[in-house]
Amino acid sequence: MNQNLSETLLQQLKESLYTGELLPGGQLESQRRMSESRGVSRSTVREAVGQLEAEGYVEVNHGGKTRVKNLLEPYFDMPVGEGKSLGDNPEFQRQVLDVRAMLEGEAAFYAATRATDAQLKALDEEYRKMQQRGQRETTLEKAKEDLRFHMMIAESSHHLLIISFSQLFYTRFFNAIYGVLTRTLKKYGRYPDGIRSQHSAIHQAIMVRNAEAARTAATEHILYTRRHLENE
Amino acid sequence: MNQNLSETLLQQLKESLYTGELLPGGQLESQRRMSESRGVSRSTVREAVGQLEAEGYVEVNHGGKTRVKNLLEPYFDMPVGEGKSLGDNPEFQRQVLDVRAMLEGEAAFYAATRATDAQLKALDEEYRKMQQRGQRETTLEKAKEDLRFHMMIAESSHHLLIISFSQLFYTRFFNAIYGVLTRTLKKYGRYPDGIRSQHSAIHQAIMVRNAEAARTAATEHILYTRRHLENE
DNA sequence: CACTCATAACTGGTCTGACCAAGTGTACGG
DNA sequence: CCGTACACTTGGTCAGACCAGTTATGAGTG
Repeated sequence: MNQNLSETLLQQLKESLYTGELLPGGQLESQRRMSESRGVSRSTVREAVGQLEAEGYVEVNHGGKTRVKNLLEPYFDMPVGEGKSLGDNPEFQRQVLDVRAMLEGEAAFYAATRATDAQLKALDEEYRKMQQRGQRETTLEKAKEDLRFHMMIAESSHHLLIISFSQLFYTRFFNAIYGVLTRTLKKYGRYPDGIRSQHSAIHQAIMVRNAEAARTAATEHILYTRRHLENE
Repeated sequence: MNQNLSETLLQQLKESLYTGELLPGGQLESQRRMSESRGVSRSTVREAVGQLEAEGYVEVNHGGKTRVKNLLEPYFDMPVGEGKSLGDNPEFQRQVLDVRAMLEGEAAFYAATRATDAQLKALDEEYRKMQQRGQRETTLEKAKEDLRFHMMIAESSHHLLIISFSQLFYTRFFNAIYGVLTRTLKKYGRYPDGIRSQHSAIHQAIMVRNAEAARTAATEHILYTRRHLENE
């Protein structure tokens, strides 16, 4: 189909991006290694990587590594720099939960369909570790753990846009997410029971590759938390 | 200033374009000649010319000459038209549709709940204008119209995150959205029938403030388009 | 004379292997 | 324990060769 070697390689690399094989923030093989592994000369590799860079997919650093850029990052510079007030604002927290519900629902849906066996295995292990750690953790640790779980699901979706958005969203709005947990704990004195079984439901649905169930469970998980904050 | 030789050369070549030294339709020096006249290696020349081609300034022909393209053709390249191939990639177009489905579903949901009466009125007028304009428009006009309609819905959601994301999403990925419409038209020869009735369903659901119906209709609207591209 | 067509002389595409320049990592010395 | 020097890895550039298309040339033919 394509005659150009470099063009062909470029398409292959993009494919790796779209399918989530290469994650935003991750790094490409070095040019020499790629040249060897793909059986083309370094000139050809350079040509392809150069295009990728020109199109904004990756960031090439002389002497350093070539990293995959997050496609949405430049457009995601929310004002209110580290605005603590933003993360503490109840209305904003609700909105963050709304977006989480939609985002994690979709991520779970595609993860159930497209996750590799290795990713399922990793997800399963992470889930078991979560169950074991139990109640001895700090609120902060719980929040991080929760996000790590959901980020793994997002990565398993093999969906470049969902991955990009999830990454930015979780890092940028971690404050708000953490704030939700803090408020919930302050209100009920402990981690709500529902969370545990909801995580289980999500985990289960993805494991058996039931996409619709995964979406429903993930969405419900967030909306459950949202309801806890509703009546204030 | 610039350390990269190839980057410097790229700037020089662009300068030649901007000043009219190189005219559209005209041809560049051959790579070997340019390498000699500029005192850099051919690799460097190739890198620079490759960038020029990637950015759409010139047209490189194997065995033939490298010519300056007419830049007015892609006038519809509304946002910063850098990576053209991004919006043309079918897999990426599918992903954009996925995200649109989720985003517009949520937007419609909240719009149905929270839109002001003034917004409902404006939305209604926009909808009627859409129906009247009918089939006489260009593909580009249709795409813009479609986006304006959905952006109005997003704004009516009164949901900062959804509005923000919609804004950047629609402007940044307009190319891909436009590409979908182009491909659909090429395949079926005309605007699919479903679109009209789907817009009607969304409009109707929001008017009567039926949130769930609005979400379903908006999601289905996008997935309908997505299905049209599925079997290729 | 006009036309055909092989071919020589271009063009861009790829390869090799070398060297330079700029980060990264590590082990050694304080 | 920390900082610094240095070896190693990464990307940037170079040179010269060969392959693969395109185009111009010119001899041969009608």
